[in-house]
Amino acid sequence: MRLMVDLARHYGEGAVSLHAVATREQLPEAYLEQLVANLRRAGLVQGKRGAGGGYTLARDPESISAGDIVRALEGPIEPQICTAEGEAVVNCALQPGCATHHVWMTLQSTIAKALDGMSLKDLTLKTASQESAHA
Amino acid sequence: MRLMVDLARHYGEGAVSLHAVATREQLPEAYLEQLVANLRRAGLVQGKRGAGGGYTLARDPESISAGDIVRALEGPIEPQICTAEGEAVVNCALQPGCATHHVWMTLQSTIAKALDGMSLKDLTLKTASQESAHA
DNA sequence: TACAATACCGAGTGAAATGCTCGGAATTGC
DNA sequence: GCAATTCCGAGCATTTCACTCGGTATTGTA
Repeated sequence: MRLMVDLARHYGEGAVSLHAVATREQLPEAYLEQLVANLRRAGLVQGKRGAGGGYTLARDPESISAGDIVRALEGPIEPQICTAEGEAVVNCALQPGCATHHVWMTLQSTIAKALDGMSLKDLTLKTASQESAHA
Repeated sequence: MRLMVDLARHYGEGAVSLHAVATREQLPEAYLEQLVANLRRAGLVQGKRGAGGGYTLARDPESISAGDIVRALEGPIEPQICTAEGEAVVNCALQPGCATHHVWMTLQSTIAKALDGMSLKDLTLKTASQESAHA
């Protein structure tokens, strides 16, 4: 997540190396490499090899949501195995008449809506203005 | 969760044994024992020992929410360690100016609101009417 | 053309959480 | 007194998480 916000902050300035991100965000570089691979496979970032290479967002920050990132890194949003996003298949014998199924379905869609409603651009602005709205 | 809905269904009918719940819900009894201990410590259910004993809800089904249950079993709602419910203490050096902090705080409160908005009574009704609103 | 910087790849690891089992002790109704 | 039940603490297999390591491919630059 922080990786992506960092890339968003430098959007339009050419490729950003993981080394730079790791330093700025105080995150282990080897780990970021792991994560960014998934983001690339999901088509959210583009890599450029060689000296002076690095990563850039594949689309502009406004069109990438927190939900996109979460899905790329952790798979479909699913509070329970039986309520995975986009799963039509029923893998739970109790489903018809299972009272709790409703709970997780609601939760899943609530979470998805919340995450999909936040774009990378929103997030860069949130920090730029240093808005400290914590309780 | 299913345990609690089951108890709610039999609210007002006296104590319900775990054995009965386990059979009805097709869940391992030994495991339920484990879970119900937390629910009791959280003051959501009351146990009665001895033959003919069992558990009853400590309050009426309308006043117990899905959120109460989740908190009793899994602790405070926290999508990230740095955004645990009710935690005033900052345990993350990056917090002021961390763009992603906002994401998790929003998510936490969204989830909490959703879960707190569902009462056990709601859930029993949902199943009773056998409303199959799945995609 | 050599070298350094970088992206790419696959496997491995330690700690923690999750869902569950087991054995036994205390309580209570019949 | 016996059977049904709650209570208690420990243990266990699997999975996930955050992270490391060693190596290969590509590319700009001196």
